[in-house]
Amino acid sequence: MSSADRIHALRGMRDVFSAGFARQRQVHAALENLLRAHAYVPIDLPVVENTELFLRKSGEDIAARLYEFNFKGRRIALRPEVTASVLRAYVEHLQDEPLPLRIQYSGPVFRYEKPQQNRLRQFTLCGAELLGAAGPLADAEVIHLACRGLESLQISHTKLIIGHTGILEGFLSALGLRNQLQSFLLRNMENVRKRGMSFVIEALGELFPDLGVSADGLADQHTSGDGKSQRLIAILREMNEDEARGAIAGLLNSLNIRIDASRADDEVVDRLLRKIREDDQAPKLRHALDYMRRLSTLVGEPEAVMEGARQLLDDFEVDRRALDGLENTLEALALYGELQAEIELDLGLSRGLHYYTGLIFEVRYAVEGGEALQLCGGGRYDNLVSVLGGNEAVPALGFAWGVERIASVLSDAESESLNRPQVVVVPIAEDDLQVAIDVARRLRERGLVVELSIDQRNLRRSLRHADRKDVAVVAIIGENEREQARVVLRDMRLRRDLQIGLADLESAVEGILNGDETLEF
RNA sequence: GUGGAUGUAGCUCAAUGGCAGAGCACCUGAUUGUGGUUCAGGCGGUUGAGGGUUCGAGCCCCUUCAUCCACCCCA
Repeated sequence: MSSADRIHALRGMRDVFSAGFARQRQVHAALENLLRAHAYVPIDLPVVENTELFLRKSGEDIAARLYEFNFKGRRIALRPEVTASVLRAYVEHLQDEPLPLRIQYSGPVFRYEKPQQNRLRQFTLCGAELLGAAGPLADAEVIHLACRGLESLQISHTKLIIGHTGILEGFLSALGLRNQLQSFLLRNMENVRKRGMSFVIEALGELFPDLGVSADGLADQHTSGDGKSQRLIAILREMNEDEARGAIAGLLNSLNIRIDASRADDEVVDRLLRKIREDDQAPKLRHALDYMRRLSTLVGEPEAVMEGARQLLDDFEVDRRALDGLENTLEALALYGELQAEIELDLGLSRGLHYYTGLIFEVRYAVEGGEALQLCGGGRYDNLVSVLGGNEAVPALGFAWGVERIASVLSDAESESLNRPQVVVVPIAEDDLQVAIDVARRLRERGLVVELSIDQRNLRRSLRHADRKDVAVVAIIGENEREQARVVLRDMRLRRDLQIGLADLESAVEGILNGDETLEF
C-alpha cells in the first residue's frame, strides 16, 4: 500500500505512546490524589452533549470552536470543556445533595482550533468544581488546589495570576452602557494592554460606526444643536420607550412636518430615538474607556495593585465590593501557607470563552525564551446553575488543569520505567510452555511486571530483546530445568546465570531486582 | 480567520535538472540453550496527489491536500 492511501490520525489528534502516556498517567494520578485528599469526588461524564448546553453556557462565540454535528435530527457536540457537563449533571441529578458539593473529573475535550505547539484539538482536562459555596474561603481552596497540584509534581517557575471580572463588569453595568457595548468592552479588556487603546477604539469604530468613534479618540462634541434642543433631548432620555416615541411623533405632527412619502413615520421616530440614545452612550463610553485604561495598568505585585485599585475605584466612585472580596480571598489563600508560585494580581485579566462572574485565575509556566505556557485556569460562575435550569441559584467555582501541557513540562526520565517489564520468561521449546506460564504467574502475583516470550525466537534473540528493553531478569526454562524443577535466572546487569530451584523463584528474582550481588544458589 | 515553512523507505534525513541513497529499525544467517559489539546478506519507494516546462523533474512552475510553526485565542 502506498503512503498516499494510508490513513493518518486527524490533525490535532495525538497517538500517545509508552513514555508519554506513562507521564500523563503520572500527572493524572498525582492530581487526582490531591483532589481526593480534599474530598473532591471523582465522577465520569459523557463526551458528547447537546450543542445547546455549550451555547447556553458560553454564548455563540464558542460555536466556531465546537466539534458539532447533526446526528439523527439532533444537534450534538463534543465537549470543549467539562464544567458545563458537571453543572448539567448537577441540575439533572444532584440537586438534592448537601452543599457544598465537591466534584472532580478528568477526560478528553475537543476544540476545533488550529493546532500548534502545546495546542491540540483533543486534549485532557483534569479539574474540580466546588458547588454551593460562595465567599473567600471557597475561592482560596480552589486556587490553592490549582497551585498545589503543580507543586506536587515538582513543577516550579510558575506564576499564579488572579483577576476579578466584577471590577470591570460592575463598573460597566452601573454605568448603563447598552449590552452590546458592555460585552464588547469586556471582551477587549485584554486588548487594551496587548495592543493598545487605539486598537480597541478602532475596533469599536468598525463595529459601531454610528457612535462616531475614530482612532483619534471619541468625538468630543458629538451632540450638536443649541441648549434648547439639548434640554429637549435630556427630557426625552428620561422617558421610557413608549413615552418618548409618542412625544416625538406628536411633536412632528403638531409642527406639521412633512415626511418623505416613501418613509413611514415609525421609521423616522426610530432613527431619532436611536440618535438620542447614542448621544447618551458616547460620554459613558468615554468614561468607560478611561476606566479601562487605568485598569489595564493594574497588574503586578498584589499589594501595589490593591492600592492602585482602591484609588481607581475612589476616583470613579465605583462600588468596592468586588475589590474587597478579592482582598479577602488573598487573605484566605495566605492561610494555606506560602505558595511556590509567584502571585500576580491582574485586574485587566479577562477570559473570553467563559462565563465567569467574579474571581478568575490561571497558572502559567515560564518558558525560557518563549511565551508563558498556561497550565490551568478557572474562576467563579455563580449564575451558571440558573442558566442551566437549576431550581435555585447556586454559587460555584472551579478550574481545570491541562494534562498534556503539564506532562510536557515534566522530564520523562523516571516515568519511562513504569511500563518496562522487569522479568522476561523464556520457554526454550513448546514443552516448556506450561512451566513458563506458571513461573510468570507466580512472579506477577508478587506484583512484578512480567513478559512471557511467546514467539518462536531462539534464546539468543529473546535475550537480545530483553536487553534492548532494559529488562533486569530473564527466566529461562528448558528441558533440563523442567526435569529438575529448576529455573535459570539470568541477571542481565551482572551477566551471570543463577540456577535455582523453583521453590526459591520469587525470592531469587526479587534479590536480583534489588541489586543483591551476594546471591548464591 | 491571518502569515511563514515543510512533504523522499517504518523512523531521522541526504541526493548541481541526469541510475533515488545513508543511518537507525525490521528479517535471515555466522551462533540448533545465552544479551548491548561485529560481520555477511535480505525486506523496504508511483519522491503526498494532480497538472505544466524539459530530451530528461525528487529538484523548476501552477494547482491541491496534508503536516509543522507563528499570530489570534486558549488548557
